[in-house]
Amino acid sequence: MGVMERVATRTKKAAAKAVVAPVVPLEADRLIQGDCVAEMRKLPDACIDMIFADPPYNLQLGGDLFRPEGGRVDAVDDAWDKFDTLAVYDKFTRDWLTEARRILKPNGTIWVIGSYHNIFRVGTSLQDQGFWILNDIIWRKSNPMPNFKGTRFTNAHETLIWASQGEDARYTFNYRAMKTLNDELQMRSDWVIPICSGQERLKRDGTKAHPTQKPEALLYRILLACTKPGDVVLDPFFGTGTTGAVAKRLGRRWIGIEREDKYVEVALERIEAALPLDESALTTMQSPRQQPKVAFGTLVETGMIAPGTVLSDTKRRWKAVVRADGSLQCGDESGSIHGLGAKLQGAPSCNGWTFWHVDGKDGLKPIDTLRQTYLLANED
Amino acid sequence: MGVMERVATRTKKAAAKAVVAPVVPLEADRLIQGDCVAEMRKLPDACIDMIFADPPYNLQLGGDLFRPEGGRVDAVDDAWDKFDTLAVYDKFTRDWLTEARRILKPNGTIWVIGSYHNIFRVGTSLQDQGFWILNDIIWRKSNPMPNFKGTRFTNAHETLIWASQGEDARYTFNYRAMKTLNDELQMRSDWVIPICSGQERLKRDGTKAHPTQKPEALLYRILLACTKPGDVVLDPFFGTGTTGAVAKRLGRRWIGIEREDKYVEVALERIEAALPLDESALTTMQSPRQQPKVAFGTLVETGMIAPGTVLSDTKRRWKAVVRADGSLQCGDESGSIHGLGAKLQGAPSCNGWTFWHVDGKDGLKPIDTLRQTYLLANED
DNA sequence: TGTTCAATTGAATCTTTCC
DNA sequence: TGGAAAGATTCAATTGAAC
Repeated sequence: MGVMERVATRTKKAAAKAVVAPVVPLEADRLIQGDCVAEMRKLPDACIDMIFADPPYNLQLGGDLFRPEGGRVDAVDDAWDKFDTLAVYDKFTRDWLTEARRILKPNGTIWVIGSYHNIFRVGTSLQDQGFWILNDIIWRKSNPMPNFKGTRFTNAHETLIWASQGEDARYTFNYRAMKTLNDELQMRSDWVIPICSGQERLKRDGTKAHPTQKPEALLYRILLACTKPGDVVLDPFFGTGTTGAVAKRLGRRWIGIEREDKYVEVALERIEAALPLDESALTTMQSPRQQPKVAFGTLVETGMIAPGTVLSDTKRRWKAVVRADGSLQCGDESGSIHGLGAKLQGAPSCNGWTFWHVDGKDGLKPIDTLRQTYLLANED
Repeated sequence: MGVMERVATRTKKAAAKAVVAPVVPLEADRLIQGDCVAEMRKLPDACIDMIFADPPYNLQLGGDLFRPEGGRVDAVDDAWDKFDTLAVYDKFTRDWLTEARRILKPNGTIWVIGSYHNIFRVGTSLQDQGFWILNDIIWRKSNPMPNFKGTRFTNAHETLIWASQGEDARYTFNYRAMKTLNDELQMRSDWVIPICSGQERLKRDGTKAHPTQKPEALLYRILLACTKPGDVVLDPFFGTGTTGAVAKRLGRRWIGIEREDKYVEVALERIEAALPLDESALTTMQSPRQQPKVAFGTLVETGMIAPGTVLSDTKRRWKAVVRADGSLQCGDESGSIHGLGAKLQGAPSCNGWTFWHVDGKDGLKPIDTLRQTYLLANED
């Protein structure tokens, strides 16, 4: 069964449910104590906007979390045990991803972080289940732990996978906010962020409260990039609640699932202390795509551009006359600002707003500036 | 059958052979034309010191992609990169890795490069076959292709996996050489290397000879780190022979397998022209040390400046509020620290780092001091 | 000969809306 | 549901022409 088919089925099911019973608003901003798969099973279909998951990965570290029941492992069984451990880990991954996929909205996205011990298993499982990978992101640690024995390269990064429910999903990506955050350059797939230390690192009785606490800066960027204010973010491996703390700060709602008493206690205390940003600080730069649309014809109608005005490109290679209906004419050719621009250049497409200019005292300026003026004057 | 057991079995077999017949030196420094699996099958067990593999990525591209200015992206659309399903790709991966594992010496290592399209499949298959991952390495491209449509993060890296035959293998790692190459700091798992372009990029009839030629700097570092002079390096997806050319330069022996006539021809010509390395060339191969660069948004993410903070210029003529994405707002105007500064002053440009100030007990101080503080705290 | 500017290009899973 | 139209979108490096 294809991916989109599954999404469609789920949507239909959710719609049918809505007819039978009134939609109950999802209870958010809460920590659920329990096993992540069992607790996700209790959540309704398609109720989550984004999932951030930091699953355990003690594969090559000799951990016992996924070791099958049985007697002591000796040297002879070592390789067999390893293979079996992989299979057990894969099943664990499939199980929680299956539930994650069910409760995630059709246009929601999932983030998973891991290291080379587990990230290849996770990525494969994501693809096998029909998730569509959008990016793999490298968290490059500015201050990693050195390799003390000099036996390998310093393990200085972790990998995150960002995926949608399928190829055609319309996911949230706040492109402009990311570009602004990165000094007006596109945000790249490699992020330099310090590890969590100093004041930010939570302590209990003088020692670190959690072995793998993630820096808030990491979650900050993820939530700012891929959610809108008010969205519901789920973290099935909540730990000390970095996801919840940042979500609260950024005006997103959150649900955390965590099994261990000691982490639950630390997380609740921490999130209680987190301060939400006020609304004006939460405003981010918007892509034109997200702004209200203005037709070129509206500018003509409202008199901002008079019919008969001559437009040209930056190099004044072409001139066109504005007609009463907002179309342009250049010799025998005519069309919309976009269509004529494309036709004249022989290009497959053209953004007329930036291509065409009006002559003013300060030289040529793109007609897009007139649109911006119009938008400012007509804000509601 | 367990992994380590298999390795042991092979070693015993090889030893038995040596008694029956004198060891025939492996014929190296040669290009074998043909299918990689079929040709690897003809090689004896445990004869290769290192394998570098750049398999097809299975990019699964859709239609054409156009640049903002109208040009068409010259994408990888070769038949060799197309696989019907993930299952087909997985089988392909298993098949060539099986042969790779057989011909690799017990203490040899394998390197595989890929992108998020295929690297998770490759990593999973490596682990399933008993390979032991030593590092995943990130090739951070200093000059990647941008994301033209603003739909995702710029795909600015590729991933390499470095693995041994098993947990207890005694692999080659030239720790000291790597540390020297990296200005007396341990070599990290993220490598900044430019993409292959300019003089180094091989051309045929004015266009690129191969769509995915790898930079020699990448292979240089790999071969220097993980092989000894005289070692035999096999590249089963030889392409234009970057591996062969660098191996020759570094005094390593090489075997390349390539199917396509056109690549074979280019590779042979290229390697013929490659010169063994003289001492002076060694220093020029280093990638330039990365400039420490901090975006204003980083200071916001890491909490050095809270969203909502008010900034002003030295004369307090303008005040602006910091927003969540690192943009500034002043009345109706907003933009980056540089852009808004320029806009308010009516200047063509503005250095926001020195223009904007935060109010402290000691009066105003430029936000650039915060950047300096950040850099000091996060030095490598 | 040096400097500036325009054009080109690189493993890319690259739009949205309306009819 | 598919096709047409509207609208939005790029960074670093290299090369070669123009000055």
